[in-house]
Amino acid sequence: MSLHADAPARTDLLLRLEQEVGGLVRRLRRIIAERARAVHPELQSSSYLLLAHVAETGPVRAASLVCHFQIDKGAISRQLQHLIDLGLVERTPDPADGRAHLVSVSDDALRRLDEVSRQRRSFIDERLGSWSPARLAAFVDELAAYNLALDEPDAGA
Amino acid sequence: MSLHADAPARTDLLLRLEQEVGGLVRRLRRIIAERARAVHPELQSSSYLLLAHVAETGPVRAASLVCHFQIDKGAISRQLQHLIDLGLVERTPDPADGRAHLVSVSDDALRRLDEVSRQRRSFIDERLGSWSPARLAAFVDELAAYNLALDEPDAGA
DNA sequence: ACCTAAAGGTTGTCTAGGTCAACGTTATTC
DNA sequence: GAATAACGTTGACCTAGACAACCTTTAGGT
Repeated sequence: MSLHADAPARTDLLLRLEQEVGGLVRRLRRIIAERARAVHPELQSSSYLLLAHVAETGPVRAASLVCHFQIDKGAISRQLQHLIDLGLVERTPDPADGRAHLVSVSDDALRRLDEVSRQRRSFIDERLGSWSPARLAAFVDELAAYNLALDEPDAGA
Repeated sequence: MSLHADAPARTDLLLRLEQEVGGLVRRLRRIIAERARAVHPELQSSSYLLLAHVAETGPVRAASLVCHFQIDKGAISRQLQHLIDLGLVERTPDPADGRAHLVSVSDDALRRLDEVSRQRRSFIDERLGSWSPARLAAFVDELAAYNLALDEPDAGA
């Protein structure tokens, strides 16, 4: 599609963007579900991203998860409960604030996430083997920039 | 993050990819919902993508929508029924196959989609005004390539 | 110190939207 | 002409986010 990379109307681009994102969502839904099951057979897909985030950032309170994932705190609460039920995260009272809790991933979960990390590498080697690391990195950067643009209500111009 | 675009492990890249895609999904969910409402106040977000696709490709049968969107035919059937109830698509028997129907968007829907197209442009001008058309096009191309890679079971390598 | 407001979480209810399976109808194939 | 398969609809079920009500704890104003 880089034939007329010159002056396709931006509206057309955004239409394609919508279509691609739509497709991406549907494909990723399946892939993430697989990966979640690899961590734990009963781990729900949406909770997998939550778990991965907590694993990356360390002990964190639910409120900041709400802020980061921009979904309802009720949903976060239930997903955390689910992760706790599976023994994948632990919740401790926040010493600095009696209302809050800190959640962190269990050693068990860390181990499992490590294994999945290995699977992830083999996956990407299969699917994106022809992408150079630079290309992949550039793509992720653009994705991040795009996300940021969508987030800033008054960005652009 | 292009500081060490040199040799970040691919696993790290894919982890970031997951995070970014997760964020993208959540943001787009909202944006597409807005756009759907702009077409018709009762139009559901998932049906919007369906509608846009039918508008682009012309009369199609449900089975090819199933194939394109890769979701259950039951879900497609219900979404089409929803679009018909709203008067946005029309269903006619397929002259070539008595089992099948052809769906196409109504004139009304085409008009509304046109209006939304205008809104889309103002949206993109606000949010992605600093992106050159070439940059945007390249991003969409990479997204499409990524989608394709995820789709081909034996791609890459 | 006290009362009020606000923030952290949990839970119930509602809805969207997907899967899976069963079914009726029409085509195709042998 | 019967068996098989494809198109589509429908029902039961499930995930998961939105919204609101609620309890607890903290923070602020007086």
